[in-house]
Amino acid sequence: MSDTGIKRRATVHDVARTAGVSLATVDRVLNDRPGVRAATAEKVEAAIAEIGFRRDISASLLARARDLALTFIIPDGTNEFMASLTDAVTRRAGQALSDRMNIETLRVRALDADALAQSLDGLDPRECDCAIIVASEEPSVVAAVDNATRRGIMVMTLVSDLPGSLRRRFIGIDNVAAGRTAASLLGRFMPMGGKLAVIAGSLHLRDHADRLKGFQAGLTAEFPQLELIGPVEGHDERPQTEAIVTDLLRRHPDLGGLYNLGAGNAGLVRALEGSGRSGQIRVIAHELTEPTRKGLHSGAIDVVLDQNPDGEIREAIEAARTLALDANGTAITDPIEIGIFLRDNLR
Amino acid sequence: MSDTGIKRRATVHDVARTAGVSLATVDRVLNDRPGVRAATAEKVEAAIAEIGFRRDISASLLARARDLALTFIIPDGTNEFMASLTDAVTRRAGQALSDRMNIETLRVRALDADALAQSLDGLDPRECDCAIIVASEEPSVVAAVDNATRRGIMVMTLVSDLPGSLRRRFIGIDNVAAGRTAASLLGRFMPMGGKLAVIAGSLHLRDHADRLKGFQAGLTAEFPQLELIGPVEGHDERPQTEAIVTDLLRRHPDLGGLYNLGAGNAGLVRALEGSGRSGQIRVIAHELTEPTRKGLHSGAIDVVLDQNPDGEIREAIEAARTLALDANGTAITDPIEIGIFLRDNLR
DNA sequence: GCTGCCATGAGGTACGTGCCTCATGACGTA
DNA sequence: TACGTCATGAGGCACGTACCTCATGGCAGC
Repeated sequence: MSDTGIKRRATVHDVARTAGVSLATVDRVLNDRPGVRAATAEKVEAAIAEIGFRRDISASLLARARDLALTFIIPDGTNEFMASLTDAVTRRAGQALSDRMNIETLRVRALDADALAQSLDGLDPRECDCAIIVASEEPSVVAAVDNATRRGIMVMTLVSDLPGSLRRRFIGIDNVAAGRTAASLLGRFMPMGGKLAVIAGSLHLRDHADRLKGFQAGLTAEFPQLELIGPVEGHDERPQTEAIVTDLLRRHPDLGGLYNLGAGNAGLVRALEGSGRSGQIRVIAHELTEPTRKGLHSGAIDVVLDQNPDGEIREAIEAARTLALDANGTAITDPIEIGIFLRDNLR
Repeated sequence: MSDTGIKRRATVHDVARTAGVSLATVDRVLNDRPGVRAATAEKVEAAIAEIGFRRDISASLLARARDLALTFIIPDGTNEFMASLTDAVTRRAGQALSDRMNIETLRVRALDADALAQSLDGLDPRECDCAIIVASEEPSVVAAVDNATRRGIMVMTLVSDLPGSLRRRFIGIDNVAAGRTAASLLGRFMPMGGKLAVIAGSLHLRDHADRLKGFQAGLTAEFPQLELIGPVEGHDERPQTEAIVTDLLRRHPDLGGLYNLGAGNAGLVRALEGSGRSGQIRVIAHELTEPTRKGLHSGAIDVVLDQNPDGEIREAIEAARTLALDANGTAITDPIEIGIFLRDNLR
């Protein structure tokens, strides 16, 4: 087979010729501008489908003569996971620049719905094409998301979703599945049965509640021989979690497993190592951060379930880029996987 | 703070002005064209660093007036993992098109080094900017890679690396770590000790050998109470693997664990289910494919270690795109993580 | 002072799309 | 008939980079 012809991608000119309309009309259809009869628009759509035209993102961004502006709004505070999310954004921002994307990060007070809503309301559609937020489930946030959407700012949710709002996409893991996974591992780690304690941050947090739900369901279905203690709430704080774990260890000398589905892992590790029983109890925690890494290395923690902040940021950026130019876009984005880390496959 | 000015990215014009040279000279430096004194080039580089200029990929690709051409060369045959790699390429090819990338897939006979070398030799630099190959470690392949590189075709390796060649990047997992991870999980699954069998495809394959190395090291270091049987070679084929597992089960009624670090998993599952002992033995296999998914669901397999073909393809494409425009590029690409899948976190 | 080579400048066109203005023709209504 | 509205066409400039041609000035060797 001799391939003589040089392959050329279809352009707007080809669409115009095929549809038998002018370039201006094609442009109006492509960019949802008014002044096109429905029948004409259909002709154009048909031509697009026929010749397989795909808008050239490079040229499109170039012609817009400005960058795609993304704004990440991330909870502030001492939460290490949020810090690593922010780090990931910063890291990506650099290389995103040469892809005509300008990324800004805003941090708002954690768990302060009104602060989040205000930040959203304060975004200028001329300076922000897409906002990516770690949502908390409050009416004021839903209203702010919907309002932003109406002003022309696309909103996506990260880590924690906001169903019922006009958010365009959710990027995060399935927390029920994460809880089930923890149950499945701990069950296999304790084939002889025994006692198993659960610690949560706060059951008012949607992701924590989901994890607990999955965990309990998994245990009941697969490992009924295990005796469940808790959940106890540690409010995601180091000292409180440390106290709780210390107390659990004291009261249950035969404790075989521990699942911390919230944060406060520095306290968890301290309590375990302080007890002298580190390594004898199978422990699962969440999020690959400094304390959990240390725990994995020392053997205090067996497994860490992780939602891969870097991957989430990558997906968010990619989704925003695609959606921004193709409103009814069918962007292929990878589902965020639940990462499972042992000491042996630490990245 | 009133932010009056509109942020504008630095362009080649800015570089020219800052360096005190003409646009043409900047262009020569940027694109490695001759006709620039070393001293002048340095001035330009300095200006680039000073104003933080980053070449605009969009405009660059546009101006080149042709797509980036990538060619994936993937082993042919019945190997399901290679099939899913190919699927991933096909899926990405579509959306890559609107990013000015034209992706082709070539399939060559598996384990046939000369066929791979010939394919590489046959690539035309005008029609292929970058080849991504699943390398086998043979001198003829190394020669072909180096030759392609000299002709101006960038080569990257996928899944299996080719150290000592001029390949620009390797994209794949750390197989030693994968083996260690398997040992770590199986060890925790069998706290009372017991017998543990290992099946490989062929120890002449580098990745298999690496996995075995990691597995043995992990067991020795952490779980010396486990008795290791094997490795037995199943040559990655279904019937052979089935026979081996059936035989192992028959000869070791007290077998507690099984690690298949190669392919042939359909045979593994059949043998387990045929024996009636499925679910009583802790089993770890590799690659999330149809047979291993079935095994996870039925409970025949406990854990699947996966190298995430889709992610690998994504990284390959991204790396190619970045490297193609920035030869000494410092592309941030994500390391390929070892995915750990249980029934409960199947994607 | 001539020739020839080299480094550099000046300026253009092109890539595919976005977005603007202006013209034109069709149609409906007062 | 006159006017307004609307769909559409025609054409052009802009975005930032690639790549081309041609001109110019310097410098070495003769």
